[in-house]
Amino acid sequence: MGRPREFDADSALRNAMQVFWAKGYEATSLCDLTGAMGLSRSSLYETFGGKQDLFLAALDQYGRDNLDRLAALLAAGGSPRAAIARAFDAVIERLLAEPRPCGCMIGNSAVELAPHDARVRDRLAAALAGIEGLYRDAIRRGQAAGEISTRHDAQALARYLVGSLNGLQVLGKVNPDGGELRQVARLALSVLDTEPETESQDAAGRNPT
Amino acid sequence: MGRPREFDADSALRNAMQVFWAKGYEATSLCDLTGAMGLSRSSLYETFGGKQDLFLAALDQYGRDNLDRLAALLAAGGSPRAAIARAFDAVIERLLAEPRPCGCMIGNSAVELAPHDARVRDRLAAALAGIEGLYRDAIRRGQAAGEISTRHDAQALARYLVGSLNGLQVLGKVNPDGGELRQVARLALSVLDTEPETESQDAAGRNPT
DNA sequence: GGGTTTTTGGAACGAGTGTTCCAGAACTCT
DNA sequence: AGAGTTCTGGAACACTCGTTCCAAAAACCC
Repeated sequence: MGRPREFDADSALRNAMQVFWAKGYEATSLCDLTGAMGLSRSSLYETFGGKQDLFLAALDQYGRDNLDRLAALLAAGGSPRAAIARAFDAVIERLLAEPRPCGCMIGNSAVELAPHDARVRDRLAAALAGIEGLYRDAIRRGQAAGEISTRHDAQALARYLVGSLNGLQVLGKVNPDGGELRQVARLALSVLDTEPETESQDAAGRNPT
Repeated sequence: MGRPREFDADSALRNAMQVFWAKGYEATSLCDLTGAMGLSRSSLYETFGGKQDLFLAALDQYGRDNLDRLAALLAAGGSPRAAIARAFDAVIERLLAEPRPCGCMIGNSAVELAPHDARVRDRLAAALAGIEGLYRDAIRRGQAAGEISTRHDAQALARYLVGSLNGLQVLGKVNPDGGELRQVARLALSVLDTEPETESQDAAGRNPT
């Protein structure tokens, strides 16, 4: 058996995930990682096998956490259309919770690494497909209930929503303005509706912060 | 006067822009830059003053180029609604032109640097505002012509379109599938319409290419 | 408790980073 | 042509990077 570890591998991985999430892959140094994870270089290499492997593990961890949270949000009872809107709200809230939002680790990794790293790209494609699937199912439920338009294919609508979420994060990184982001989200979600909204044009300004 | 430069500063800057655009800031080394620009380290420092300054100059160059191209596209005669659709198409075409799309330098920089660098953030905010303004004006023209819905404020719609474009690039980086991207774009643009589309659900599959 | 196994801290490594510097080359002006 | 000015190539800088290595430490098994 030998000497037991002085750290918890799971929480260490989560801490690594936070650092990669906030700083990106290239800008994260081994010192950043060992500092945040609370272990030494040798333990990091023994347990996780280098920076690349650690990043992939962190990305997987993020994907699982993210998917679980979204599934819980979308599975909540009541209207699927309202649940989707709540999921968008949750993303915006999380974005605004930090003074300098670091967005979504999947989107960040897509921008930074997807063009150059096939392994990362595959994982990102799988992660996006998972999210898309959850939205697709929610959309189908909403279509069956008659509260989401059947003009468009559920899968296509889901892919569109995933794209909208990624766009929202980019906007939020440059200009973390809650009112504007909520307005953009509302417009994005209006594609789901069976008939035009009845709100007036200046509705956005009325939103409390 | 002294010895004249052996390189053209403008084209050197454009080459630097390409490298930063494709690889991002952190992943670009001085060797990458001097190689692509065709000058030595000392000339680079003498002319552009270091990696950061060079990046900011390249970002400005990209912003100008991008805005000019978009203005030309949107100013083309005919229907503003169709011009906006063509602008979206152009983005997708440019994305698909490369085997591994590097997206939009503004969006890339937003994801990689906006959270940590205020100077970059300010420039990105200005660049996004410029693009948004062009779309807003086109939307206003379309609204006046009665081919774009007046349910929503033109500025809000423009911001939403900018967000959609950024989302499109993220999707394209992970999965550069022309059919899917065009379908997402079509859904995004449907928010502009005065009445629901008449196309059938499976219209996306019919697109050539 | 001795022997075995595993982890730990920290030093050391080579490679690569962005930046600086300077002697020589290449040009203009008088 | 000579003096003055600017640009060029390349060496050298100090630093950080990710990675490796090893002796000491700390646990478990018999």
